[in-house]
Amino acid sequence: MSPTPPAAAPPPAATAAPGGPTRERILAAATHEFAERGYDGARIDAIGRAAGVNKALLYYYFPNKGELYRGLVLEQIAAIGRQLAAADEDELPAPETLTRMIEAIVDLGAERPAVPLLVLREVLNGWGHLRDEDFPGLFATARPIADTVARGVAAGAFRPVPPLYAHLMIMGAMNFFLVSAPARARGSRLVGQPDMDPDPRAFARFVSDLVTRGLAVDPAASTRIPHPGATA
Amino acid sequence: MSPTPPAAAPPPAATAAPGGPTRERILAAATHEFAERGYDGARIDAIGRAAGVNKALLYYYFPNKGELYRGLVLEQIAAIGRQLAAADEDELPAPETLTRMIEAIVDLGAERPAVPLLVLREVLNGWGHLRDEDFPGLFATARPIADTVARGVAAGAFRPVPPLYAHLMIMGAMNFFLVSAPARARGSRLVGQPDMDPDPRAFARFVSDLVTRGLAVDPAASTRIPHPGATA
DNA sequence: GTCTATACTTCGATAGAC
DNA sequence: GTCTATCGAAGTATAGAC
Repeated sequence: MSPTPPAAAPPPAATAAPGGPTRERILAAATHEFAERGYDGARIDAIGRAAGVNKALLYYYFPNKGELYRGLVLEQIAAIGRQLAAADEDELPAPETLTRMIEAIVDLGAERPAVPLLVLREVLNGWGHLRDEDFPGLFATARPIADTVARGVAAGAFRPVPPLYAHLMIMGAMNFFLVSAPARARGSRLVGQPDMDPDPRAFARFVSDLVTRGLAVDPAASTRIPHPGATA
Repeated sequence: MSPTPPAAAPPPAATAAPGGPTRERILAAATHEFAERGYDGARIDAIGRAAGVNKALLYYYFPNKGELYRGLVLEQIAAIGRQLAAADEDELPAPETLTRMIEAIVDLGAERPAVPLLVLREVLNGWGHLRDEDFPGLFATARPIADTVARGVAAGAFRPVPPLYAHLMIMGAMNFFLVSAPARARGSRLVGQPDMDPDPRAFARFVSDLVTRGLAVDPAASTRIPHPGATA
């Protein structure tokens, strides 16, 4: 507020558009573009334009399209790992933890819509844009759900199912739900069914109910977990 | 076998490669290429080469890349509708029908590996390559599972859940499983975990168990459905 | 750090002979 | 119906000035 020159502020380049340092703006624009159009559909030019710079500057910060893509995919996927791990902080019983993880997935989808898109696109691609050394990191992301299911099985709360199956089912269902919103929107608009775009939290509740009930050893033992904010 | 000239045989063009009439070969090659690489990643040239023809001939049969793609996507998606409808032929109770539909999905995935890939890619794209008039056909595909769940709810066999949710969950889980096989294969190869590539039928069994148990009104009422060929 | 201008390549699509 | 040859647009990447 005072005329005092800011001491440690970054170089206030006259051209610098709002939204942070150039590199970050490029990264954000690229994340959006790649998520929306896929690797092959994304255009370097469009990324530059969205970031308020031109191609040449983009190549000043990143070696090429592939490395730009790879870097941001790894970053976004790491976010899933953090989110999932955070859902297990309290070390609650397996069913509650699973419920939290499923909620964490839709929350992340709301915060970072690019994540499920990038994940699904890259899975379709067989992780074709990642290097071998990236895989240990990927696996860290796959573990939380599987580990939680395994814990539930060990504790006698869940039937003895392969934890990987549960992981695939949950990730598949949640990611599909998250990425299909635009497709469903167009569909319902064209057929006039307003029902087609459920609230993500409602869908998360449906899935966690289904999973905890479906995994319970004795179905009767599946104690209803009160959802925060549930009125009934 | 005899020197008698074949009467109604199609013109035995000397260049005709094995595998059926040219148009069909192009369609098959295109289906594979588009499924594998996506619309933007697919190359007209590669399709031609795989079909044993050249670009020019491809454009003799199809007006352009977009229409070639659109036509084959609609055809493959229609196959899901047929497969799902066939699973309801016997009009069994809802849980059994659902189980059959889930099996039908993995069976179709084995017969036509392109189907789940094309569906998922197109959903990610918001059906961006289809026209408005294609949507009634799309919806026919979405109905069987939802209708079956609705029937189960009406019959008192299932809890009152939104049928759409169940449809999304099942399609998401199954498609994700089917398309992630290569990704999982690479992952497990790099980490040395052999567990990662479960048999599709086993996964289908897991999902249908989970769904029928999870949907049952009174958990105890969820009668175990004997799977054909199950030993125990 | 940021821009303009451009080199090089690939790709979808067409012309025209056979 | 099928091919060879090629056009023109678009795309990634770079050179070089400021």
